[in-house]
Amino acid sequence: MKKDKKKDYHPIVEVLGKRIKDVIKASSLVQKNVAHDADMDVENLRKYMRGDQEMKISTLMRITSGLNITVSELFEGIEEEVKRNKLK
Amino acid sequence: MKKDKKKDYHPIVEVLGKRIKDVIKASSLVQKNVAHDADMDVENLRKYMRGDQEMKISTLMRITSGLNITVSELFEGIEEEVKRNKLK
DNA sequence: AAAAAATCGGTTATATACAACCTGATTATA
DNA sequence: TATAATCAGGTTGTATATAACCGATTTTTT
Repeated sequence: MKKDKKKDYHPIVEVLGKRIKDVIKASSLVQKNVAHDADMDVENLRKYMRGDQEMKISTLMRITSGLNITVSELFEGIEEEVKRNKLK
Repeated sequence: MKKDKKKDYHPIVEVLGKRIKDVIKASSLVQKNVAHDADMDVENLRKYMRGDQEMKISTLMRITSGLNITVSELFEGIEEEVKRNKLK
């Protein structure tokens, strides 16, 4: 895979990644444990946090499970945030 | 693609599909319009409703947008529902 | 200062999502 | 009764998610 610029994802990808990062930071969790509980490599979890990769629904479920929160909680108000983000 | 039984998805796929179906049924929306607003083929939307295909996050966003609801709303209490579903 | 965690930026093979189509049957509804 | 909508099941090419790694640097914690 060459170094071809940056993937052009739906803005949700970046916002969601930041939220995951913030949840970990605001908690006592460490990435390593979240990744383990989500049954995933830490480096790959970081790709999601960076917004470098888009996830499937089942991956979302595994991550929220590792974070000990619900999808509903993680996504609360996210549509507005995405909208604000685009206006920037 | 041959007829190889049924894909072995995370249980969320089926539950989510049913919810999408229920939202449409409970509203005045028709599948055709939801699909159009989600910028997607009706037949493919139906695959998600049937639980025949797992979606990415950006697809989820397009569908909730077509349904005029938030992801948070669509997923409210879904973890418990998935759990109940597995016990059946 | 040493150790642990987080960061950044990669690689590869394989599985699968996506989009755009199709046929044909059944069920509403105008 | 038309006709629109829903249903169930396909197909195909292409894009991309996943998993499992790598090395090296920086930041945080102990």
